[in-house]
Amino acid sequence: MTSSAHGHPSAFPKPGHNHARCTSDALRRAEAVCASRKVRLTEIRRRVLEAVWQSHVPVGAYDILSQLNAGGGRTAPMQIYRALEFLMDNGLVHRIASLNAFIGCAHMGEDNHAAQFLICRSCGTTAELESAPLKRALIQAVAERGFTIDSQIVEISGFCPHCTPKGRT
Amino acid sequence: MTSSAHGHPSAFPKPGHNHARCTSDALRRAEAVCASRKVRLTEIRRRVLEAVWQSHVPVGAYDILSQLNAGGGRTAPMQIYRALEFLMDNGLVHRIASLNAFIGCAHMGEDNHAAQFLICRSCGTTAELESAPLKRALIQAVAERGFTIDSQIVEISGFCPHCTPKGRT
DNA sequence: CGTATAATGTTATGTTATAACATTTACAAG
DNA sequence: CTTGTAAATGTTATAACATAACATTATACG
Ligand SMILES: [Zn+2]
Ligand SMILES: [Zn+2]
Ligand SMILES: [Zn+2]
Ligand SMILES: [Zn+2]
Repeated sequence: MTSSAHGHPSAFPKPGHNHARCTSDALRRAEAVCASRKVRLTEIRRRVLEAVWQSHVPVGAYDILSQLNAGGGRTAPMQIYRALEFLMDNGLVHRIASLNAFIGCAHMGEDNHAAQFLICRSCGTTAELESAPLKRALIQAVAERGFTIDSQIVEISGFCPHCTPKGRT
Repeated sequence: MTSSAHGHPSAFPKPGHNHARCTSDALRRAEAVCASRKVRLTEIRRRVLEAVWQSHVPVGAYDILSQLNAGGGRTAPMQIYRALEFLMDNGLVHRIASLNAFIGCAHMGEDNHAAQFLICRSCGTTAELESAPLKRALIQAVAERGFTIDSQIVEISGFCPHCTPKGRT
């Protein structure tokens, strides 16, 4: 039902949207997911999730580290990576392989979905793309080659609707 | 016309194939590409390309480095990365983002193509997937969201035909 | 030749990620 | 409420991947 930026489901996050709401929605849903899965959203995991949700731009593990340590903390990289692993295992965060960075999942709680991403080269904003036809085409193409699919990475780089120069396709 | 493992174009590289031929084909085509593009396939670039083509398993930059330095060489990481950059710029090698590794392009000389990859979790063998329907579905899905595509990464992990347990889909 | 450009060599450092082990915390069985 | 135990966290060190900056050498072309 919810979407990354309160518009209709396929909307790309808009520059001026009420992002505080994205964050609070995300945290609320994360609590629910963890409760239903009987896993614990501990302090550090929650703080890492908050850091990830500070924007729709994927964030590096060491950026998260800096944030957590901004007030004189002593958190170590390992702890960040462990929290991220937990968040990914529970479908709360995705890793963007092409950026070595992480982003909050826009569809928490929904079935462990294989996500595709649109990454804006200009503003960095990254959105999940849920395209059934694309998924079908992918499964079809792979099956034709006798390959058994296990997981997939689809990361598309370009210009988001808000950064596309006028007149461009 | 050629394919990664001498079968018909969509065949996945077979375990026992004559891989020496893959390598020599690749080097010959690379020479041709470089000649036609008026760029130089220098000694180190050629050696890196050979290293990449030692198998159909993506190879890390530091693995290449070890190979080149096996006989007491003193090549530095920077030189490997520069050679790889050249090879990628000229469409001779692809980077596999999910593995931080590199693999020889199966379609050298053909138009700078956006490739998709099938990566076997068992044997590591990685093949390029050229699926027009997939490409179309991708372009379509992206366009619908008002996104201007620039480049794309598609990396599918699973089991190749030769590693798929019997009875598995 | 002389000179500009491309390529390579060299040193140092930045960035991302994990290994290994110690300590603390949560939680339930007794 | 202890006490065992599994989960989570803390800590130190290091592995793995990648680039910056600058010096030197090779190539091409007038
Ligand atoms: Zn938002
Ligand atoms: Zn943008
Ligand atoms: Zn081969
Ligand atoms: Zn295989």
